[in-house]
Amino acid sequence: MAKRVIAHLDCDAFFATVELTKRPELKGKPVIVSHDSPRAVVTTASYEARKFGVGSAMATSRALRLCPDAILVSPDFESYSTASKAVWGIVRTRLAVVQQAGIDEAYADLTDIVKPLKVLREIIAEVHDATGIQLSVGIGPNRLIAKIASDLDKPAGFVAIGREQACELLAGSSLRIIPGIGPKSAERLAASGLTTLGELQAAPEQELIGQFGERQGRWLHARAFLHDDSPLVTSRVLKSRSSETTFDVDVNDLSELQAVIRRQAGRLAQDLQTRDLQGRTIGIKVRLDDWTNVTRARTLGAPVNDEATIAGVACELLRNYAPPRPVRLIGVRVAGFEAAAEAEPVRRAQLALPV
DNA sequence: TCTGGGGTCCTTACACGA
DNA sequence: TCTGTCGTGTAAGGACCC
Repeated sequence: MAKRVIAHLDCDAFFATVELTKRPELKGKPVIVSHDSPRAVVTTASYEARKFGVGSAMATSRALRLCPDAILVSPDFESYSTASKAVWGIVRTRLAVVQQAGIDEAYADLTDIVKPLKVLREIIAEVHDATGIQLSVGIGPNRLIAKIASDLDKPAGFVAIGREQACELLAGSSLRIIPGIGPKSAERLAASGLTTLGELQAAPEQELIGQFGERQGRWLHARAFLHDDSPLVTSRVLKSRSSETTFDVDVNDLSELQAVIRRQAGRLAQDLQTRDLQGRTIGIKVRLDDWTNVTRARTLGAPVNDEATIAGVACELLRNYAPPRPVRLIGVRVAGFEAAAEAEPVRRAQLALPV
């Protein structure tokens, strides 16, 4: 088998860049894409704003203290979605095996491409000319290395690296560079004296298995040496849809919560009908004022996508739970999809079974 | 300094039928 | 018939990602 050549393509400051193409007068200024509400967080910041320490997922209130002159722009997901389709449409006209991994990033398999780096440079130029979006690209023998490489020289990065070379180069890096190791895992690993990739490489696999379990232990050991044989998945099936709302002020009143649930159910029902989907599992999510999260779900005998049923079940789940503290966030989720067109015969078949 | 919204996947626990 | 187990579906919570 030919050695794999995998690229990770990542749009630089995607949302902020789309906003700049809509409003060129903002070019060169610190821009923060965020809602303007007391509990909003930063969706993206332009590189000018990042210089002040502003970063994604930061409380917008804090971001504005760090960078008081920043210009706040409300997110406009429709235009991001349009820009995203344009970018990945161009990439797909040049490359056959592309896995989109988010609105602003994708993996591509260039194993069978002649002169892959040259082709990638052409694609980058083409995307930039057509959309104004700048890509950072990482190239490696697997998805893990490609993903890490695309982050090494942002913005407008272009980094190709082999596995052994990457192992050496990154030995001193934090384990947080490994996708899948988040704050909690990093803390657990640090408690075992493991904070860098090099330290993880030095840990015997059996020790990792002993401490973190069979599956996780093996996974960590493979990641330490940047092994990753996961294939690109070019088509994915939607598993769930949800709608949630964080209140500006915590809510105590059950009827107010139910009114919000009904609005969310309406939005979800619309969305499911547009996509011709029906789901059997309806759930709610409640975040209390102390940040405890509670979920409740019920699976129905037949899939649904109508507002009344979704709202009815969700409200009942909420009443049964009866939040013991003020509620900060409420959400509704529908999962267990069957395409509406094929769900109907299934349901008829079930109903036809003798009781 | 306070922490959004929309997702996916994993783990654990439990119920149930074969 | 009893018992253990195995697979499956469901529920709940949590970690993580963009």
